[in-house]
Amino acid sequence: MASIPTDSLQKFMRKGELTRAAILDVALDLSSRDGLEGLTIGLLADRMNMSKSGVFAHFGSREDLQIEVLKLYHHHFEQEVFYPSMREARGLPRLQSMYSRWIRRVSVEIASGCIYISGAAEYDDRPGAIREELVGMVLAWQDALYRCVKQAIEMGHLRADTEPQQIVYEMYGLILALHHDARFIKRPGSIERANIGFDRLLVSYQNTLSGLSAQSAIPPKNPQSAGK
Amino acid sequence: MASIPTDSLQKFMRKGELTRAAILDVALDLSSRDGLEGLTIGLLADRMNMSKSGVFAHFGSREDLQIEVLKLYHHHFEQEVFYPSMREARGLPRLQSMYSRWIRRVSVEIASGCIYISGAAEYDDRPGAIREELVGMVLAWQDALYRCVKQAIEMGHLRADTEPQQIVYEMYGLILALHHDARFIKRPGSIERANIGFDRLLVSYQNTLSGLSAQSAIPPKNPQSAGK
DNA sequence: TGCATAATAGTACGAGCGTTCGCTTCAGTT
DNA sequence: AACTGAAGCGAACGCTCGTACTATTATGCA
Repeated sequence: MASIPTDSLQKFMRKGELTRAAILDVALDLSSRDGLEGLTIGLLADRMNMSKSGVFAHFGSREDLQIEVLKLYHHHFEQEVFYPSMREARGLPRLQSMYSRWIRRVSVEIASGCIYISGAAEYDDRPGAIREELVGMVLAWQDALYRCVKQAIEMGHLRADTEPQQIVYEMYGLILALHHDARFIKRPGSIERANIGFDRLLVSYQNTLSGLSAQSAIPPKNPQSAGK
Repeated sequence: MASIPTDSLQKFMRKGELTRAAILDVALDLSSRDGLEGLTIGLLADRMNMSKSGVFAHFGSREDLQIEVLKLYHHHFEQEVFYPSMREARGLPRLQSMYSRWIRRVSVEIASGCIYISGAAEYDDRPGAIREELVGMVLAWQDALYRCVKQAIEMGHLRADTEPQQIVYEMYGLILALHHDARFIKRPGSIERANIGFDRLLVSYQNTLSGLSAQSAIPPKNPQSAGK
């Protein structure tokens, strides 16, 4: 029923660990749809064709289960977005890779939902271990973006007076708008708008003075920033 | 306990309508904090020093209550953001008013939460009357922004080739990022970042060719868009 | 003042929640 | 063959939820 985790050799897992991983997979799926707070052990047991107590036994509490789901999501995000991008060249190429992979991930998640985003709304005023964990992960990702922008500035890809946090802020906004418009409003064309916005962001802060930035950078897909 | 609704003359309201309005006020407050889905009749009754059944009797069902809360929020939003802005001159001044009032509103809501935003996350995959209502309201607001941008284009304030929906998309993104960073992450300086982003948005799409746009527009607070 | 009715309280119910507990099943070891 | 420990089941508990009923109190009008 649930897909077998591909990132660990099941040969070396005992039966319990195997089903535990399978439960987590399904739990991640459910949480993506209904939010972490909407994750219920009863429904999870149903989907697993298991008893509630059978599922419960694998985690000490519901909160522990939720945190495990969170960690699993974080792991997926790292694998799909962060690590591949770190193999790109420092500076702008890496930043562009981060954004495009991020977009791609959220695009897929339009059908299921992004836990970072739904979680931010669910736990913005609900203290506890889950919020703690969630904030830590989002901060870690924003920090990775921040460092990447900073490197792009140091390498002369972006203007020296660029405020890195401003770039991170606007990137996050574009992604949030994508999630909002595509998933909630169901308005078509949102992905392209997210790309246009990012292109404009780079054009605005790109270094056009220094010869260091000659390495191609971004093709301006639309007429913009024609100012003065 | 609960504030008396200021927008209707209480002299002409019977007792029932009065407490109903008071209940809705408290319900709006609770929903802002914990989300519409977190709104519970028991807690609401506690805050009102009433019995559950007493509160319940004013609304046919919880869903009706939630929808009434939604309508009340919409009303506030219109009063604080939309209508005052409509008194501004068409085009850019009106658009700027919409944005700054919107920012101001969300800034206040950082302590309590914006129902449009939290609702978008809660009901993006939960069909029903509440989602219907919510989507309608958000669409109405986005449409008001859209029309305003279009007028700004027609009046020559923004470039003729500007895609109005792109502006709306990015404005919404900046607001979502503000809500996210200020309320969830609790990162300081988010409001200024939202303003900087909007300034850059206008600069990018502003008409610098036509003399029609000579009416001052936005003071560029930060060095940006220095391209070509 | 008296009365119709609006407004609120009180109580109960069924469903769903997370959690606990005792029991059964069964693979692996000795 | 006997034992052990992991894995899972089923029933039940205590709680909270929305809702439905009935009774009681308060209000406004003749």
